[in-house]
Amino acid sequence: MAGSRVTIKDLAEKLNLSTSTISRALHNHPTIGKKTIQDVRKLATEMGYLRNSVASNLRRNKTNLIGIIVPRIDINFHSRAISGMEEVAYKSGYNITICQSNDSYEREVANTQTLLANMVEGVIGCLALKTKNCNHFARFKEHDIPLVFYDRVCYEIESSKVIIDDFEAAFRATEHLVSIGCRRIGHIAGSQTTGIFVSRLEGYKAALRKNKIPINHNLICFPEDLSYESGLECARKFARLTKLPDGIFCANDYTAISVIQLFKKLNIKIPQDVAIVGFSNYPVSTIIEPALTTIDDRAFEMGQAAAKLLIRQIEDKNLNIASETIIIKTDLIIRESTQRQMLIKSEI
Amino acid sequence: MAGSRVTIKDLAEKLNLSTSTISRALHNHPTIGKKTIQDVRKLATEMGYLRNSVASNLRRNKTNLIGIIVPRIDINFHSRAISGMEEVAYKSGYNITICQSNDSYEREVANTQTLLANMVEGVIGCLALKTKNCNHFARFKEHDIPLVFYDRVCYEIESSKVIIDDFEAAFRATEHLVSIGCRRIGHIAGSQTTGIFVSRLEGYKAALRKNKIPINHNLICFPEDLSYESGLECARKFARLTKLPDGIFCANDYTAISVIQLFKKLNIKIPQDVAIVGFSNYPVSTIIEPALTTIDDRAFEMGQAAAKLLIRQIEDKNLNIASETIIIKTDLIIRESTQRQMLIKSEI
DNA sequence: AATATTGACGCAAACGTTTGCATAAATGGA
DNA sequence: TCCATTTATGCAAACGTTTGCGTCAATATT
Repeated sequence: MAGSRVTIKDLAEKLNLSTSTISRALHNHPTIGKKTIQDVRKLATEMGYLRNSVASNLRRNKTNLIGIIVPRIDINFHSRAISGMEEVAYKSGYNITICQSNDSYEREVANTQTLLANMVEGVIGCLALKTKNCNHFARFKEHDIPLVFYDRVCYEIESSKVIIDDFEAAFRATEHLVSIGCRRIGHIAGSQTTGIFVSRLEGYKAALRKNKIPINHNLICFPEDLSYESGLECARKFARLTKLPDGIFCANDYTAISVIQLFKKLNIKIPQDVAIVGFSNYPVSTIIEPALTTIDDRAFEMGQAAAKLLIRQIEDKNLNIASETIIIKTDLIIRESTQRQMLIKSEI
Repeated sequence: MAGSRVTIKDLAEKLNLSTSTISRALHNHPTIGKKTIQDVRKLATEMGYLRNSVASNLRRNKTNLIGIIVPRIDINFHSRAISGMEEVAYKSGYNITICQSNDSYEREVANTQTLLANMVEGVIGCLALKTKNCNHFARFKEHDIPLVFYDRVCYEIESSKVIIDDFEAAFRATEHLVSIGCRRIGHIAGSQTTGIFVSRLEGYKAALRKNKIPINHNLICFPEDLSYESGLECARKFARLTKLPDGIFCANDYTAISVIQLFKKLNIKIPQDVAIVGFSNYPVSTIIEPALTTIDDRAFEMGQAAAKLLIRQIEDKNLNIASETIIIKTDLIIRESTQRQMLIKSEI
């Protein structure tokens, strides 16, 4: 491929020096003479020398490469997380290589193979929805390659994790509904095979219990997935109830938006009749009318934290830090979909 | 790093064979005996052998690595494009490594250095907004590394390009407005230092000329950028005109949405009073009410096309394909923001 | 039976860097 | 003047694979 790339040997010949001296000069090694260093660097830029990091990596047994496995790059949450990882990696001199699992177990296994073969020094992963066991990730541990999960993490093997406190966030979201006067609070739940959605449901229930509101199973909807369309199904179910809920906490923003839009068509007033809270703070939540109260998922910060943690583990070779869990603080962002007071005021 | 990784030598010792035989066996070389191949493969999986691709890459002078430089990963357009690239790369056995320029020229230069040092076999790039010259990309050509730009491309150096026909798309969008009866058609333009936005403005003008509608410079707004906030500025300007436009073609969806939302607040009816067309088909364009008519930018397809083209150039070592330009067909997606007929019907 | 052919494998160099150790020249101190 | 120290550089091996060429035995050909 390289159209006759300049190597360290070429520099050595031109300057009548050995390759070792060149190599050391380029690294500012203390035992190399000032003038030699200058000469070498000058010639290097003149001839357009570029270190062949493949060779360097082989020799040093170091790649400065971080592997990332995500379900899909084009999901907003993940692209923001990756963006955070890239930033931290760049500043620390690491490169990133990205694989998509497309939420498929087989593809995720293939991804781990690829990363292992490419000698990544650490891995950041978010489990595919279809993944039920994490044996394929265990291979990283066998090779002493640090592993950090984010969002959808693996509990079966020892690994570091960066998560948000879904329970607490859901709890807070639900209590917020209570605080504005809701008593019949519904929930659109995510797949109960995934930890984060279990926590969100539990947080919701806990908030009700704390406020002595009985849990009404008719008000909890379990759609097939958390897509806009599935959200509409739930919204229709809610609308058909003899008595409407007066607040709904949705496990993500898509379903929250579908509820808002269907209810508006049915002339159900938001937030006066029903207040809505979503989860994730997707860009669309500021656009929808009324703007959606939601939990900010801090994707960028999660990515940053995951990368920082990973790099720390890569560079601290004493494996004392067996594993670590970072919990990112979430924010409840209050917007119009739960702002009853203001609207009442303006109605006066 | 590797916790005593199994190498080809280990396999060779165990089987009393030479490393060359092992290597060939693992590649199913025809001169290796059937039984030997079986034995080798069996032991390899037993011992958990994994090819060290760094060493392999060095020897073969091949990395199977594609470098990608994008302004930002977390912009929907780019994350979809990357997703398309990754898919094609994965199927062809290539890995991708991603750099963000953050729309900064300096960072983009640094990115090219990184990719060169890592011996990428090809590069896909989208220019940073701040980038005014592409000399740093010329270095790839010096090293015979194929280069494909997408969306924001570079005309100064010979390179392949994947673009949409912005002129044609803008022309079609504007003609669509004409076809539903608009005669005072406004435009929110992007930065005229960037080719794609020039083309969109030209397409708009051409459509007006073709339909014998005079170009009214009061109806063309040049905001600082194409953010939601800047869009609001333009929307206010339009609203202050003594005579409102009856249609607006916006250079992206964000500004289109800001216009819709401001006009709604001002009780300007969309599409009856003013019809709106955006550009990009961002997810939010289906959520906004009324849903936004827009041009689908085919980001995923652009990414696929760019990766396919690049891989073809990598593998066709006869550099006959000096450069190639692919123009992706766009779609005009008609939604409520320009559907006057239907609304009129339903009003009857 | 002697030679040609085929099949199966090993030798050793190469890819471009890095690095422990040795060496040579220059300087200092006695 | 001689030895010890410092300074600056070179030698050569190593990282793990791949690959052109050579070798050797077994089989086929005459």
